[in-house]
Amino acid sequence: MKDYKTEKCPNTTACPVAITVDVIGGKWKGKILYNLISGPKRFNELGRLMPYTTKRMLTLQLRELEQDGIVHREIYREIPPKVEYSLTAFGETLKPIIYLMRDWGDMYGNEVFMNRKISEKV
Amino acid sequence: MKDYKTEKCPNTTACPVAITVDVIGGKWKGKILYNLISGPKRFNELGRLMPYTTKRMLTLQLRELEQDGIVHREIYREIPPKVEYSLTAFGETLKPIIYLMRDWGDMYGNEVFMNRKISEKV
DNA sequence: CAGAATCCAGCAAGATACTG
DNA sequence: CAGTATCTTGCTGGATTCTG
Repeated sequence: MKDYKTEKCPNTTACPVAITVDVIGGKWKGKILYNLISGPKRFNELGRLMPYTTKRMLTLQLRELEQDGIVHREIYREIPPKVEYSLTAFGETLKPIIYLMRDWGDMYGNEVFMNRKISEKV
Repeated sequence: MKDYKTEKCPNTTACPVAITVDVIGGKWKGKILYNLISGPKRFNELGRLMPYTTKRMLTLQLRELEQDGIVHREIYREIPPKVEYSLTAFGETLKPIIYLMRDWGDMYGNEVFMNRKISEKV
């Protein structure tokens, strides 16, 4: 017998929380969004703010945010090239969530790490 | 020459938003948390509420939430077995975020899907 | 009922090199 | 500067089978 249904279906269907997680839950998206809240940033500027993210991953995650309408990509045709990323008006609607997530991480991040340490040595 | 730094380092370090994403950003965690807000749920009960999640994944994600101290697992020694999952007091601190994410998904989910449709046919 | 164990395909993501 | 292209690997997660 089968386990649960296995036909294809986006896990986001019919769950508003899952949709939001899908938009901001990418591996580096939280950090990208957080960094863009304080204003537009150039590509390498973001890279410097996220020293453990490769250019490849930064590009991929930015493209996804762009496709979701969260981030705007402004290309300045200069030499050397200049590209600026910023939150769209739509992206700005995520601000309250980002701020709340920042506050939660500030407040409870250590507790999470402690909990992980504890269950590590079990 | 090297790209960016590649030494091992949790992407969560020094970014409170990334920490929070790490806790609630798992593939099915949003939905699990959302379903637990309305009260404790048994394992198969959760399974029924999340028809596209296999038992395996449900177990794995619940274990992670448990290790982070977000979810409590109560075992009733009966036959047939009964196990109830609920939010811990610590997990409850996530409620405001979950609610905000639910509201955002309710309000803007369709816009996200539309944006994805559009950029699909480019 | 609530899982655990095993197997395996596929994708995510790192390393590296190249470019307009 | 801001990427792209390619190769490669390791982990994610699905399918299936078994159990107290």
